[in-house]
Amino acid sequence: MKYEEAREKFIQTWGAMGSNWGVSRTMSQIHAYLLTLTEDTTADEIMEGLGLSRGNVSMSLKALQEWGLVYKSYKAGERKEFFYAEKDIYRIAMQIAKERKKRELDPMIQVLEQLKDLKVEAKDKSEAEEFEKVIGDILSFAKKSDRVLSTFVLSEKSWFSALINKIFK
Amino acid sequence: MKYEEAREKFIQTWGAMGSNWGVSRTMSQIHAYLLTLTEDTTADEIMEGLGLSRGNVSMSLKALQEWGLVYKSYKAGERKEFFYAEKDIYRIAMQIAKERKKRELDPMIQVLEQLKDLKVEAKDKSEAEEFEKVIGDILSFAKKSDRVLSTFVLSEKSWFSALINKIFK
DNA sequence: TTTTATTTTCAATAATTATTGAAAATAAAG
DNA sequence: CTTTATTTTCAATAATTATTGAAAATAAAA
Repeated sequence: MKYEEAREKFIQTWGAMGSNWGVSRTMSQIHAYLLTLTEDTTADEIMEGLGLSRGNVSMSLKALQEWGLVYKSYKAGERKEFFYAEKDIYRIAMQIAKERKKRELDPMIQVLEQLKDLKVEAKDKSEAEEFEKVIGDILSFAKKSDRVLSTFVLSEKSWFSALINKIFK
Repeated sequence: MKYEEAREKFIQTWGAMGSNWGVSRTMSQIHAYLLTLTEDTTADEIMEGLGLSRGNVSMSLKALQEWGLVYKSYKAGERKEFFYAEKDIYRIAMQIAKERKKRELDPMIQVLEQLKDLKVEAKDKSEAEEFEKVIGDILSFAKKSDRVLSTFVLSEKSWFSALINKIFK
């Protein structure tokens, strides 16, 4: 395959992937685009390169920076802002895990804690018991997942190889 | 909190969660609804209980069965089909991981393999080199993830406690 | 068989989410 | 300051995705 073709396919594939992990399609296309560059680049070049509107590029870059997947830089004598991608795949995975924990796991645990203690009336007895068991199981699993993420993935620089070592050793 | 209120909140929360992991909102609402029941139930009851159309319930139940999150059953003398949820949270997580691996990770690896070997022309030299490195890194990570999932999570019955043990021991 | 109950399919529609583009805001240069 | 370059915001619109509901298909009962 020719380089230009491969690059285009990579951007499209990465874009489609992203939407499976909570990063919007445009965000991950921009991230993929930046991954292929050796030099920092401007919002205008991204607009041009991917055929997106100025507003969309601005909003997506902002979100990508919040996710810790893209950084901003400045060049002496240049008025425009420049951007570059986080390229370390382990760090990319870590950032996504961190952000998703914050947006999904933490709020889920909060809700489950609320649901744990019920006022049960006689008529609900057996259903409510079942419910308490289900909630308890899910909460316990959620907390364990939280612990794995917090103490391991999100804290270590080389979490992935450490994980692989632990698992397969 | 009263049981009925808690149950309602759980269904809504689980529904919102689901859409973060590739299971549609309606699918995970139905799954949540079934999680709260002690008896197998019919499509009609689900329609009634969640206020959904017949078609939607039919399609969602079909998809839930494909994901391995819901099972079908029959009762002697009853013409209708009955449904019940997978309630083991570790198995739920395992099924979701299995399905997502199939839909996301496996195709991603396929594409990356295609992109790995490039025909590079002189003008692309340095960009193409960078690209090969990026693709190589992502592919290596994807393959390692695939190995962890295949040999560990998807094969063991009690994968989660085994994982916790390995990580924290 | 035919009739009746039940489930599935899918085109039409609704709801949701993403994107645009132009105006407003910000910030550097003159 | 004023002008010009650049970035951000957000209401309008487009694109996508989910849902309905009725007709078709399936399957059990008569």
